[in-house]
Amino acid sequence: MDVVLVRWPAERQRRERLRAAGDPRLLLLEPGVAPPDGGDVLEDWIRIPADEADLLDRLAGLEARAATTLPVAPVLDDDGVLRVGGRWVSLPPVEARITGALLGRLGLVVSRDVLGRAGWPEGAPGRNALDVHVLRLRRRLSEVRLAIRTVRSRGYLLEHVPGASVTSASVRRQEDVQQA
Amino acid sequence: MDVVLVRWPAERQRRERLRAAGDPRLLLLEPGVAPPDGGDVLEDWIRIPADEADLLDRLAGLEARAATTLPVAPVLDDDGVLRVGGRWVSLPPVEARITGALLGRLGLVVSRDVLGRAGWPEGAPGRNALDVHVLRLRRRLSEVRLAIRTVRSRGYLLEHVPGASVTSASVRRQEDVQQA
DNA sequence: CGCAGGCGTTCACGGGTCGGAAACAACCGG
DNA sequence: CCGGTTGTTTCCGACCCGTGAACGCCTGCG
Repeated sequence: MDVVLVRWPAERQRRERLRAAGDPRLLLLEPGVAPPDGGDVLEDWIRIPADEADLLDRLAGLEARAATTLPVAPVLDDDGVLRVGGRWVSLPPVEARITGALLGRLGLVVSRDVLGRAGWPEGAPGRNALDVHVLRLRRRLSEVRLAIRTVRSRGYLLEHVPGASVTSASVRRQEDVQQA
Repeated sequence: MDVVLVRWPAERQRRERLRAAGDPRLLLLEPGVAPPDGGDVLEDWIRIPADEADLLDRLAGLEARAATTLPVAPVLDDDGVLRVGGRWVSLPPVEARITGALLGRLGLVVSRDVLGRAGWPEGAPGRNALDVHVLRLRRRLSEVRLAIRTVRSRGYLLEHVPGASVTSASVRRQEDVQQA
């Protein structure tokens, strides 16, 4: 999760949007202005001009806090880790990219075509590859209570699963199981 | 829980005691000195001289965080003793430094590269050294209910182990570790 | 109505890569 | 001298990811 830099008070509206979206942000305070009312652990501020080191320190602190708060909306970070509701899974590169595309349109249909380009920006392999990755992705995402629904001849759609938890045994990959 | 004001670097030892005790604290930085390595959500800093309002704002933020995070944040002191939730382990030098890096980004992925530089500031030995130390670290940390999770090809990630007590022998396989 | 084909799901498998773990040797301080 | 720490080598297993193929469901056409 990236921390966003926001000028204060110049970019007041932007700050509101970020706060509503639950994104962590660092306010860059113009000299003389007071820090705004806080109460949000995902917000911090620093007076400018400031040392590079100070700024990096504040950023690191914010990022760490952001990681420990429980995102109710799914968040995919740059390391292929998908967090949602206190749970997380790590996704391999191809599946992380596909997930990113689905996440960008959470609850909406994403065509196979778009998913293919997301997963393989340099050009897709065989036609079946996407199907197989969707299968694998389904198993992984079930651990964080997300599901990929099929919309026939249209594409796929990512949504939350209300139900109870899923045991790790029921989603174990059969490629591991069949070693015999 | 009251936030304690600590002069930095003048009261360095006092800060260590507070950190070990898990008390929230606000460092008052002398002009020109860099903020100390953080990674502790119960610590914040401010440069002095500072506005009264700024200081109060920082205090309020810390207090709010202390109220929500007080359930035992892991603390690593300069003697290589790691405390968490009433338990503790002593870590040898190399592993203490690696742990420090992981702790600074608790819950976030830390690359092997960064961990290597943390463990061996003077230059890393062979490539496998890190693997072995991670293995040893896993066994030690399991006694204080912390776990190092692998994020393949990306790095490692430190997190709390939710469940009941863990014996040092039960370092479980990766695929079982993903919590249900 | 019945069936062929489209479409999607699932399984099996193989090659390549990466991390885990044991065993061993060197080292250090008490 | 001994136990704990550290580094290396080496082998094994797990994971990633593409392919081929079998199967099932739905649709539309004859």
